[in-house]
Amino acid sequence: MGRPPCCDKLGVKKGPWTPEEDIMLVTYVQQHGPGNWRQVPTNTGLRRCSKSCRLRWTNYLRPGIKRGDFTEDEEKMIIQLQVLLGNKWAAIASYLPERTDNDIKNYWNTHLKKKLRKLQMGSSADYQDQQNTKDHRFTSNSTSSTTSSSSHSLSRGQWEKRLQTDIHLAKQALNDALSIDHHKPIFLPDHHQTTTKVPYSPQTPAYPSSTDNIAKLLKGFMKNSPNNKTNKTTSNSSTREYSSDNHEVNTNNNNNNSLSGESKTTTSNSGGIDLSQAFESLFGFDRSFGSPNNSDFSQSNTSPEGSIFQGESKEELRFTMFENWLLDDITTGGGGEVDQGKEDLSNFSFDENPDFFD
DNA sequence: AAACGCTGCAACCGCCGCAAA
DNA sequence: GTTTGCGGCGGTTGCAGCGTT
Repeated sequence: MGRPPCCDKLGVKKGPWTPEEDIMLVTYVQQHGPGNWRQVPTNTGLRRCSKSCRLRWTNYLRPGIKRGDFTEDEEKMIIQLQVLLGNKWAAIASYLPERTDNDIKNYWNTHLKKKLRKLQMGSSADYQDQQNTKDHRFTSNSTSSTTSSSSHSLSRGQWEKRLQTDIHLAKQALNDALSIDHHKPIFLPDHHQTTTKVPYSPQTPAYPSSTDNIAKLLKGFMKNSPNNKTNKTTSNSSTREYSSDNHEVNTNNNNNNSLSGESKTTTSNSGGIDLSQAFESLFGFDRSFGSPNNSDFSQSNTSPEGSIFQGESKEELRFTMFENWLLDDITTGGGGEVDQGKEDLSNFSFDENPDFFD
């Protein structure tokens, strides 16, 4: 059944991406915008399948991706959203625009599951049970869910849509309530914005801050390069550095030093081509690029992805309020002054609404 | 120092939904 | 109405790095 995988073609490269490939991909996306992934390998000369290109972009190179450890707030939010949405990682990720669905999924599988299991050990078994049931809410009807789902008249797709509509309405209500400037578009999660096709304007450098991500990659690559074995740092750790850079950025306006410092180090250590320098000259990005609140994002207005960061402070405020609501729900059970949208969501419980599916 | 097991993450695989032909 | 193909998503795997023995 189904079509053969698109990557079965001969000569298609698999495995980890090299910085050179990343640069090729980012260059292309900068010029043409994301999308039309099928053309990417052809037009760039990359020996990768289109899916791989898209994945690399969305999970790694896309501007505005925050890497590294999850904050406690993010963690709580993921847990809360997972309870609400199940394993709909893309949907969850849409509430955490700086995180990719893959990251969240990985974090859930590697950290949160364990954490919740530990919680279970410590007398909160009920919660974990809930997690488990909800974990399997969307999976192919296994055991008990098979019997129960057969009694539900709504198909999986139907009730998911219904759920998403509910959430969307609640979100809209929440946004309306929180919206100060109604001339501004309602903040919608990344997901909603990227699925809306916005004409790409090649005149504007729409994805400058992907340079940020690449530069970090280069850092890791340099450290890992065979010529540089003494500095045994993984790409993971380099991305962690990136994360901490991000967090420190407000207190350290010279965050670009972290890169230039790295560049110096890598230049002197690698002895070969300084890729980060080559990269820098290729894109001519300004040296303050290490900052998440630098002009990179504000330049991205024309891009659907960059637009997430448009007017970031205000939207961030709204997001924080939404986040607070989510977190409040964990700690307080959703009390206090809530608007209709909030109420709808915070009071919703699958357990208390068994007829939701009917 | 070597061997082994564990962990975390990047990437792949296969399926699905949707739109165009 | 059917077929085709692309983009997107969630589950899973492979592997490098790390900690322990």
